[in-house]
Amino acid sequence: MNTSKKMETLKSYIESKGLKSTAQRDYIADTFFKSNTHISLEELLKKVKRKTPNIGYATVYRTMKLLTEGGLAISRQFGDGQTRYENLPEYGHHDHIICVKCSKIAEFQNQKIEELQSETAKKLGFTVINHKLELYGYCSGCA
Amino acid sequence: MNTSKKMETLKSYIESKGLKSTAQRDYIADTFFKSNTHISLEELLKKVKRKTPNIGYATVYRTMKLLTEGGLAISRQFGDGQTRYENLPEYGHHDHIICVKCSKIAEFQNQKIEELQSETAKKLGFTVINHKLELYGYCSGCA
DNA sequence: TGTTATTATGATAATAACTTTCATTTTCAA
DNA sequence: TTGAAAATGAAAGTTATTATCATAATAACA
Repeated sequence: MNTSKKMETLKSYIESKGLKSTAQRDYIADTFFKSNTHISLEELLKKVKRKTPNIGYATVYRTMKLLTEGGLAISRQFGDGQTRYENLPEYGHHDHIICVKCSKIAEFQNQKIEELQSETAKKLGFTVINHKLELYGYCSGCA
Repeated sequence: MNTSKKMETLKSYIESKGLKSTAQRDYIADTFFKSNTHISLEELLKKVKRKTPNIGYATVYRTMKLLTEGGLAISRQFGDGQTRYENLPEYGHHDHIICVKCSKIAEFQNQKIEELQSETAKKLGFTVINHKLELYGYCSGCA
């Protein structure tokens, strides 16, 4: 999903919840949608403050909570003590492979793995709606 | 790996690091090894205090840190704001499927998925040493 | 276009989990 | 046994997250 489509989706979500639209929230969301990293609140706040220095941490926090609830962001914990937010990808789903030495994060997709997951879940009586797959290892530079 | 084997491994690890063995640490480790849940520090402390009420949070914390460093425990974050510790399984590796409604956690193994992971990683120049796979969905009771 | 009820904001305080500090106790090699 | 080094427990310090509250902004409607 691209950025403008995400902004539209957000607008619908806000309307459906009876909330009000604000410039701050729009700008935070837009900034997040345009970031391509696994961004933390602190990092996002920093980005946002470049153009609008008077925006507060709490507003960024609440916006990301809203986006997460609305399915436009995915909150994740990679183990560094901070919650990081992931953007919905343009197309399809991806997983992560993380270097335990230099913390480099690469992304990948594998349709076959996804199929096997659904199958396995079904056997256990579960219906899968989402998943997280993280591989940990050494990247080419750190091997 | 069974509990007594784990205690032995711990002993070797402690020796190799030039540390000293203590009754508290042994008891905490043993209690952890015998727990079969994804236990938090608070929960483990509670268990431990039943027999040895004067043990402190910090000691449990330090023991779990040690076990994690020694590869005898795996620290995980399922998103409830607490670090949880997982026991090494008796045999092989397992993954998790978590019900988003009732938080029930089931475990599963799938050799084929593991193979595909290694393959995929290799293509990206990574060598996998560990992984986390979590499926989220509805269990049979919550569907 | 005002009015007004409701929501949002930003600053700050509170919370919760994790980590460190420090005085004291315990361990263990010589 | 003794003494250097490590461990413990209580408490204090950190850090990220969440809540509070006074004020400002929004939007439905007369």
